[in-house]
Amino acid sequence: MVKKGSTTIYDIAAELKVSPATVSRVLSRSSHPVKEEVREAVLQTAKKMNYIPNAQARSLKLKKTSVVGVVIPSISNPFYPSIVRGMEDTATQEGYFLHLCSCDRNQDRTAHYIQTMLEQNVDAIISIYNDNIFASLSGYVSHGGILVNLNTTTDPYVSDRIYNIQVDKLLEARMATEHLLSLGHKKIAVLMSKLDYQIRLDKVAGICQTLEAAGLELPEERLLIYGRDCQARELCREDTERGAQLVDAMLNRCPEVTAIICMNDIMALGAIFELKKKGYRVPADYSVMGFDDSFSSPYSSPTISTVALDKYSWGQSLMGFTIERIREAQDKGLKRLPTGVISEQGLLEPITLIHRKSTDVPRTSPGA
Amino acid sequence: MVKKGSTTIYDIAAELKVSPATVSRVLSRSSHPVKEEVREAVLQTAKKMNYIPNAQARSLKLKKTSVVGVVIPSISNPFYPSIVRGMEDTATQEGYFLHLCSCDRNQDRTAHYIQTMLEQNVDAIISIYNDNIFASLSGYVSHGGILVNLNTTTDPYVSDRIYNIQVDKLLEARMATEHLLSLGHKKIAVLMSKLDYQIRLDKVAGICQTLEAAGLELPEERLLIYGRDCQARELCREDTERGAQLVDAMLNRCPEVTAIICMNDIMALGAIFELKKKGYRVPADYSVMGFDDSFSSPYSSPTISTVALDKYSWGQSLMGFTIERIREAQDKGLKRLPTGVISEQGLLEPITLIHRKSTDVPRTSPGA
DNA sequence: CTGAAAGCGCTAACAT
DNA sequence: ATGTTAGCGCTTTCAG
Repeated sequence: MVKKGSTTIYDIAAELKVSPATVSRVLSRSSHPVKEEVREAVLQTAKKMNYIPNAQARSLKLKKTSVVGVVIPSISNPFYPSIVRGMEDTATQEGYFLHLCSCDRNQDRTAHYIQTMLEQNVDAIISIYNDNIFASLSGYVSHGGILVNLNTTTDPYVSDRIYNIQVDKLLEARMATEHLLSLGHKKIAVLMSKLDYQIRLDKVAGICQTLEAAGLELPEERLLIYGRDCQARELCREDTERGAQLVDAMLNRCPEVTAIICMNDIMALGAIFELKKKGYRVPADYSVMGFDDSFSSPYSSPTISTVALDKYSWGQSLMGFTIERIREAQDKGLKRLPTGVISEQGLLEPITLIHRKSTDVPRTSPGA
Repeated sequence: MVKKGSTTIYDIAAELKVSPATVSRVLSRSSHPVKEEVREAVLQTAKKMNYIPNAQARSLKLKKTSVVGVVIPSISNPFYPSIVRGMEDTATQEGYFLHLCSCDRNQDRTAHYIQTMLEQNVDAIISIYNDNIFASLSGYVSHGGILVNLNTTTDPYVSDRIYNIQVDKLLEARMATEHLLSLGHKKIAVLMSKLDYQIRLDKVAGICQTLEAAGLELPEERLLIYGRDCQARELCREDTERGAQLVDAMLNRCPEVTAIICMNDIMALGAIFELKKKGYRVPADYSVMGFDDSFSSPYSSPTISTVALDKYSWGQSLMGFTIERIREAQDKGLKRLPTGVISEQGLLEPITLIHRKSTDVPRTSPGA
């Protein structure tokens, strides 16, 4: 950014013998009237002199930056890139920018990133599935920040400028479970990473609910949970590997099961891999399903049944919603949406079930 | 960013009855001497008053923003997320931020993003595999911007502050081809998306070279290219789908082939999917391989042989290199690395071949 | 060791 | 319709 003598509105003003104010008015598309010929002249010399507006100077004056912070577990987790792309596209369209924060759902990382966003004066923060966001937020809210928080929050931190968008993971889990039930499965195992995040707890809860409603249950030994939680870079491969290891455990603990619900498609991929390696057939011996419709799911063997959501559209909607909130706050208290809990309904594309080849009726022979 | 009366160094100065200059000196860790007890007092009241430095004001004064622009085809292309995560991690570590630009390798998008980065005064831009970057760069370089450009450039735009890091795609292609050759394959097909980017051209060139060096060739009908190029959101699935369709074409045009090199693992996944669907076995009937070690490659059926690179490390190195260049430029012309073409050697982790199950010796029966 | 003051580039009152 | 000017929050000469 060495900008040795980059041209400013003063240079243009001098060149044209008008005031900087006039130049500013036309270059910032102010509604203030400017004589048409002057406007033309300004535009022209601006181009001629290769004028580039300075965003920092503008921000300093206007107290807004047009950047929105995006807090996700990790961009290398395959669930997020398409969401971020959706966000990026509508942000760009509306003249906003992304400040990306891969927080690993980690308290310290989150706190650190919030601090930097505070210093950078982001106009808003969008957080996805980060249970730790509120703990780091004390400063942010008091400084007038807007937060759009996507989670399955049951006890949200409510405040002006905080919008909790509640995702119904129970519903997602119910859809998956009902799918298996409708195929005739009665003994279902569940494969999960550590249950230290709300969305995972909710998934398990949803499965239990549905089972119970059908007069069935999820006995302890059929809920298999991987030891510690996963982070950072090769997250995706870790999840897959866990799926494989969890299947091993399952085959020891509860082989009588006929269907397996995995935390996500990535884990399902590993589960299926291991099952096949051990000589079992999917879905003939075991049905397996996941969540999130990972990109390889329609092409794996067998193709993976899943509960899907349109990630790109979610990203777009979330960013669109956020930018509306920013503008609303800048237009100083126009009609204000209710803060607090907001349903995903109507805001995000609905969840759908995709029945592919990894799920079918249960085997009839007992031992698999 | 509503910051109604957020505390500034003036507030702290007033509180302590010292000058703003003194406060600034301690809070910005200036080397300028400040009496120890004053320093303590400042630090303490800064904390007490909940002081947050204002990055825009700082940037305006210092003419640097600590943000680096990252130009990639798309964050939703599974090749990039781990690279970006690597970049993010070292950026964070060094006090820098990312400004993410999914350009779809598109001229207009690229130009637009460069313009916004110019206005935002990013300290540097890292561009990966974007042949169109130079066309949009006229303004950027003249404004003192630093560019770190990763590509297979043969005719780089050379200038002060432009660092062209040359990736040897020919080598990658050679490694893949030699692997197949060493297994005994003589008739090899190549599946590609439209050849309008340098990296793809280089891959094809590398394959041809290696074949010719072995006294073989790549006849026209064995080079299968998908019609138009792919963009944006569901990029990954498109590539897979293309792989499937290209295999169909291949089975018509050159079924005598015994091995297939795909543009990347994503395409290989689709190719294998289609082959199996048609009743062929991989690798018994056709060996298939790809590039880039996509995350599902170790878990697909069969697992996919590939030419791999450590994406996360690449991201880290690239960002590290870039930040060094920024600091160098700010320390005003210290020893300056040669601009122009720089070899990836030593800067990026080396490429390796991963032999998995999708490649084996050629079938002996003729017709597949 | 500390303070006063200029100024980074821009916008928005407030004149005119 | 245009110009003058203050100031956003910070750093940094320059003077003391």
